[in-house]
Amino acid sequence: MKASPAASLDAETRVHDDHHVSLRLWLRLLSCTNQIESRVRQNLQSSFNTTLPRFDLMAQLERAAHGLKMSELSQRMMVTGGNVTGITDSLEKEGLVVREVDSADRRVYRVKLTAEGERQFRRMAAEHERWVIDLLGTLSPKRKKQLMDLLGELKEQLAALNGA
Amino acid sequence: MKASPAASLDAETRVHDDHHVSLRLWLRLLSCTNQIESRVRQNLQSSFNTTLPRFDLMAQLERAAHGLKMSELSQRMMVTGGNVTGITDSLEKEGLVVREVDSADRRVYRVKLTAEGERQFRRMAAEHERWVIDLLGTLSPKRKKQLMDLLGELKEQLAALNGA
DNA sequence: TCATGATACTTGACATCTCAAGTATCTCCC
DNA sequence: GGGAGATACTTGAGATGTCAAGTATCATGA
Repeated sequence: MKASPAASLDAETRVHDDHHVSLRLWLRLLSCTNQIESRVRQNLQSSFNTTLPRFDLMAQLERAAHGLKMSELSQRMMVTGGNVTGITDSLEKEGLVVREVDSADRRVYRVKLTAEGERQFRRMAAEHERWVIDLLGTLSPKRKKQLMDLLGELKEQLAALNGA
Repeated sequence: MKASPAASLDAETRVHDDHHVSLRLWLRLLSCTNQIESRVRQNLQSSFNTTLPRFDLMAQLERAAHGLKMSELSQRMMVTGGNVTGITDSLEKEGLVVREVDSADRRVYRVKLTAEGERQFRRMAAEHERWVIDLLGTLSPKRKKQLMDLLGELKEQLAALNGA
């Protein structure tokens, strides 16, 4: 990379000239995600007095018939183990999930939704889906499919980089 | 027919077909963003011992010739004012940015990069762009443009919802 | 002028997050 | 049997994030 001289250029135009397409794509991707995520967070807070990570953890459990280990939750939620401990503590304290010791391996907890947790999650999930549909629904079905495919391709390539 | 490679375990992968298209699209969007963001965070940490929000704040300033008000930083970074206060404190303590009182309105701080901050940011920005290019670079230029356009449309519609 | 309300920022309480270090348990292998 | 190392989880420190309440300043208008 060459050192650039003290900029006497207009800052705005320099931004566009200098920024690589990939960088702009990344910023746009981030912006879209942040806006949607922010909306969902606010809705979860105002409608159910809960948070996105709590909802996420419950969503993982709802799909897992026999509960999940802390480490599995960590993987699926893409967060560290210490983080899962805290969120699980909070949900357990409210009686929405339980830790059950795995009889085969006493290091392991199997975390499960309680009946109350399940009931509450189902109510939230229905609303949640409605919010997302409202936020993305204005895109035509064709556009949605295009986006799905392109993001699918991106995702595969990211996975390949992670594996490498 | 596209083959699905070894499944990663994140949420989007395991959602069933009965889930609405919008929901799946949202989870996929989130998954891609999280993966990229996670990589960038790790790189910022290991290469420069700094964090994404600190980098983000400096990036906003670098594009603003005359500095930015705290409230402008808050808007552009899409975070609350209280958050900006903390990050600015930290950067100021290290001499990378300064708060200057606005002579026209003493409630206002204009935050600017110091010379040292500018130097440091430029080094980081070059690396950062390289990382992003590595992460997104495998998409063909055509795909990138398609993604840009689709995300642009999505972004506009989200903005419309916010305005409404 | 001076009360009133809006605006800009900071503070404090709390929930996520990461990382590194600590504890408990399991597994392997001599 | 029993130690060495791997694995599963928790803990604690520190950085981010939100929200609500607090302080300082500005702007308006009787």
